[in-house]
Amino acid sequence: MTTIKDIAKAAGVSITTVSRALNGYSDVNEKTRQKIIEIAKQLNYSPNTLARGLVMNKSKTIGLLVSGLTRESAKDNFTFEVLAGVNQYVSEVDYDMVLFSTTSTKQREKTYTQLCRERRVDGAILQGIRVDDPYLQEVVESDIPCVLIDIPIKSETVGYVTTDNVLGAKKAAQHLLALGHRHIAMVNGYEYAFVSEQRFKGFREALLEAGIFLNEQWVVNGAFQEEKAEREALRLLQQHPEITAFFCASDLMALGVMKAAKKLGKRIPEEIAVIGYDDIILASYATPPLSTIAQNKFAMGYEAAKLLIEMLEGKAHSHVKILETELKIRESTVKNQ
Amino acid sequence: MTTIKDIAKAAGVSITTVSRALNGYSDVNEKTRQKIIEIAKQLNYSPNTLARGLVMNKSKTIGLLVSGLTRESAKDNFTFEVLAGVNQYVSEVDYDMVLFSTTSTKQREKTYTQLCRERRVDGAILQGIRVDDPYLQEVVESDIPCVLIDIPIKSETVGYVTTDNVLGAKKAAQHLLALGHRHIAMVNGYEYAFVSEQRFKGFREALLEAGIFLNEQWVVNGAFQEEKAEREALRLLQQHPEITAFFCASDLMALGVMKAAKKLGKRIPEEIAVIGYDDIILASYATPPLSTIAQNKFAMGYEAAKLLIEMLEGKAHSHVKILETELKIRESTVKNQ
DNA sequence: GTGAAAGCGCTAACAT
DNA sequence: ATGTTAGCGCTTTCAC
Repeated sequence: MTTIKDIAKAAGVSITTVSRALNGYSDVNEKTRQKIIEIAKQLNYSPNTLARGLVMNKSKTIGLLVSGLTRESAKDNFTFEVLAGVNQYVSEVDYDMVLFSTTSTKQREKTYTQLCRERRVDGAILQGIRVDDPYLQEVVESDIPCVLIDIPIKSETVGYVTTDNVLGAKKAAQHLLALGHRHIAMVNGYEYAFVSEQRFKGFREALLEAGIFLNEQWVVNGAFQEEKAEREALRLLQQHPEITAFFCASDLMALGVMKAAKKLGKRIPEEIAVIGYDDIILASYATPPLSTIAQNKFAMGYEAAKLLIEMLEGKAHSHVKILETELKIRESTVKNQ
Repeated sequence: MTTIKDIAKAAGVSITTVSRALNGYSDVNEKTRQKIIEIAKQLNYSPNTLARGLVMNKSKTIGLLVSGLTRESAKDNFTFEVLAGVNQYVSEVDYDMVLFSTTSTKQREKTYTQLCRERRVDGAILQGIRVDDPYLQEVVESDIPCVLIDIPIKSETVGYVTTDNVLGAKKAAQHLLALGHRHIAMVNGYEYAFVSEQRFKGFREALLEAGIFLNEQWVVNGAFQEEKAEREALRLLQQHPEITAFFCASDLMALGVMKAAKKLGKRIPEEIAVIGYDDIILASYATPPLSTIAQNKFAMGYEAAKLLIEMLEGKAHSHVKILETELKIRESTVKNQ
């Protein structure tokens, strides 16, 4: 493989000149530069980023740390879209992305921090990592610049991007309220998940502002799982037939709730209205199509990458980026829209 | 960041010894090794893979080249599952994966080959690249070890993994035939796509063997797009009302065909049976759930990575891996299964 | 069993 | 405008 040394020899100049010419420095004769570029092309030269990274002490690589990169996670296409967004920005600014996942059987024989340090990534984006992940703390406290998705931690080297979950949930609840629903249940995610907490807050606010009593018994956790949500909804519907609407903290859970309603022979949306959160692909293909609060997952990835690289280059104004959500009204809440 | 030099100093040995100790060479005193390992731990040492890669001339990194890593491609979760499979194997054998995509706006200012050479990836897996992609040829002809997904090219440095598309299509057609269908249409992908060609072949064989006349007019191309397939199916159903079943070369197209049938008020599967190909997530969530030929996309990625790394380490028996498919019977072909 | 020295390909002072 | 030199962190002969 050609090196700048080969080029230098062929051009009859020193390797320094070649380096400078190829890197667009101004202090090199334009004629020499042209000649060098020409020869580089002829010799089919590709710079060795390993060598460059070694000497410059940065790799122009960012790590994307995700957990649960399984077949299962294809259902909610969250991880994938975030990844696509990250990749998009990263390639626009000529960085590369290496993927670290912790699903594997080797199950974290190395910590996130080690992974990052060994590869000498300049920074990392963390997605789908649970707040109680023991290694999250470690990487956040390390000196590796990080951007977290949906985890609100901020420091000198750490930023995050999230959506306005309080407002999103509020919009969902207000939509149901506007449709006349007064007996609204909520299927939330985990107790300790940041987004769950926020979405519950928004839900509560909406009810409060509408002067509706919030029945705590009607708020259950579905662990973001379709089956669990289905079971919980089934129970709820049987015990409390007065419920007419569900707000779910994820679309996958909303699909589970719809299944439960169908099992009980309840028509959607006439007898039970259901609204989800996320706008996964399945939402618009469900029967009936699922109303939801759409998060722009691609944009989340894109903005995370943008924020991280701005941080790396010292031009980040803020370390926090909050994106908007959008209410998508489909037939699971309104007939014949 | 700690280097082996620091460790050497702390341990009072040479850097050579540190290197050997840490890399498990046998010719180092067990006591020295323990001491060195201890110190390395204390100093929170991480090996610099850039430096190592530079001197060893291999990076323990493979590139995953995909095209069309867009929001759109989330629908058919093909890319994502392949990626997950690749990632799984790669992390099992302590390699890393860097993702190169060519969706970006910078639209291939660099060729695949350049991307790979600059990062000094040891090899590459190519997925979703079209056979007529101008840069495919280049990378295949380069000296970079490659494994292609669903493109049958084989050489000293190139291998591929695919599924048995002829057999898969045959199984689909035979399923329809067994149900009594005699007027079967096919919605294929592109004219020049390898898999399309194979799937058509299998379809034709099944009909031939059953002694059924293959009406070429009933075979159309849907470009693997839902909308295009819908339009084509609509036209076909209007012009040839005798058609009772569709075999589609992708699930996404099958969903389009189902839409067309519904538009014409035809009941599925009673009046029109539809079977797809791929088994994307949407298939099982469609109404009615879509029968299909399932490809194990995760396994394709996993096997591709395995093949590539075996090739890199000179222990690949064959450069070709053909996976099996599975007929999944759902309600789009059979009621009340 | 251990160390000295060379070198991977590149950038960056520091000359000239 | 160009060249000389040192060095990034590591592995690997080759001595001892």
